[in-house]
Amino acid sequence: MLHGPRPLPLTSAPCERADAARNRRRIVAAAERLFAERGVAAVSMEAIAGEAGVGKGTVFRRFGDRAGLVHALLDTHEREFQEALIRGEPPLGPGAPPLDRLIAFGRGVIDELETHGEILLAAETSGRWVRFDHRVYAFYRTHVAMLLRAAAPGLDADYTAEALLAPLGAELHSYLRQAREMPIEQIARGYEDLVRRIVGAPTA
Amino acid sequence: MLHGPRPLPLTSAPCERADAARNRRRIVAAAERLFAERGVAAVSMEAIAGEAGVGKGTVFRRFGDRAGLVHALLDTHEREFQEALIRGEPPLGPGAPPLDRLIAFGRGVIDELETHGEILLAAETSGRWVRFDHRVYAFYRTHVAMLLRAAAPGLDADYTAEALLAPLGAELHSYLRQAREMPIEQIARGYEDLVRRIVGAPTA
DNA sequence: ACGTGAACCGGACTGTGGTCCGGTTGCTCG
DNA sequence: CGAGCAACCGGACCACAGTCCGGTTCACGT
Repeated sequence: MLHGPRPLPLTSAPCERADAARNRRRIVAAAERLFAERGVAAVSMEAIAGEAGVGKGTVFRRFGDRAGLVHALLDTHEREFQEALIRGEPPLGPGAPPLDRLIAFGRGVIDELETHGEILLAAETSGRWVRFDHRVYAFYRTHVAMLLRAAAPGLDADYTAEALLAPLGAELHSYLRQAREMPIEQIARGYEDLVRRIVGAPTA
Repeated sequence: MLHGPRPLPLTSAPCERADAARNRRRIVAAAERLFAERGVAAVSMEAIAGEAGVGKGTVFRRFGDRAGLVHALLDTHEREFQEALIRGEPPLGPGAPPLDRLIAFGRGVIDELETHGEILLAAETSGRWVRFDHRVYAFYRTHVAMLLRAAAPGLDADYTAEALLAPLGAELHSYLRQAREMPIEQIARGYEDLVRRIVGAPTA
């Protein structure tokens, strides 16, 4: 990717020089501002660097590439949702039956897509299946696979988790919502039905 | 996209000037050659133009963008498969029960992904859900929706078709096969099971 | 306080996808 | 057969993602 032994700290590194930390904060703030102002797709990396008062090289060393920067922003927003999955109230968090948690998860991601769709779309647009290797996706995969194992023991949870995550991709969602003008409730109901059928529960 | 009233003829236009047709053939041939020789990702549009003995502008006017060119190549390969879906032997073609046809379709696409994976991957890598608007995808969608309506009347076939197509994306396939080293048989079995469960048939 | 070197910085540089427009070519119709 | 014009051609051009490297700055040990 880039030169240098820095392991690309996403939030805060154990030993990060003060100027580096300051610049990272500046870059994140600038990106957030410009994205909100002009739309994610219309902001170039150079513009972010300029807004942050920093050289382009600094942005790329910090975040690797465009997708990396976008993922860093995403992490902040997504962390709350992940927290809710692990420690939140049922049905999203533990305590509810696996089927209910799966459905709540799907609904949660769909809402997330609706809210941060533009950023999520930018995050997965960067060839070479980078997105599948990312923390957020890995977390979702593990979560869904776990719930599937509990809800439908006979199933190949590894593959099915991927298959259940695929329809929740930002690109498809954006397409269904904008180009096909599909109501969000249809998507949510469709996904819920999908999960019910896969797990083997009667359609609501 | 580009200037000019030409409606981007993908194979042969009603009224296309002789030189234009000749150039398109040259470009397609050059692309095919270079893709096979160096790998799709490693060939630039300029290289294709050069190999074809043509200016870069000509390539872009003909095919719109990189994805357009790749799709044009794809169309040739994919047409045979589409033909088999419409008029081929069961279980892929008509005559077999919808469930069997859905399973055969999935297996067919997976094989297609295995064979032309590189090209299919390049075809869907080009932001702004261009891929979902393309002929091949539209055809698959219609096909799957039709089979779903026949196999499971209560279902929201429109949404479910999208959800069943999503796990067959080239990016996911490439990731599962290369990064996760998942055997193709596991994918095929997993998908078959998915379809059975969604349609409501007993697991084989 | 100060020397040292690793980490960091910035902006010039490269390669590529995509656009533009002045000049050219091949159809069509008189 | 010739003229006219729309369609077409090519390569210069632009914007942007991502790289590189010489100069700078911070942290730490003395």
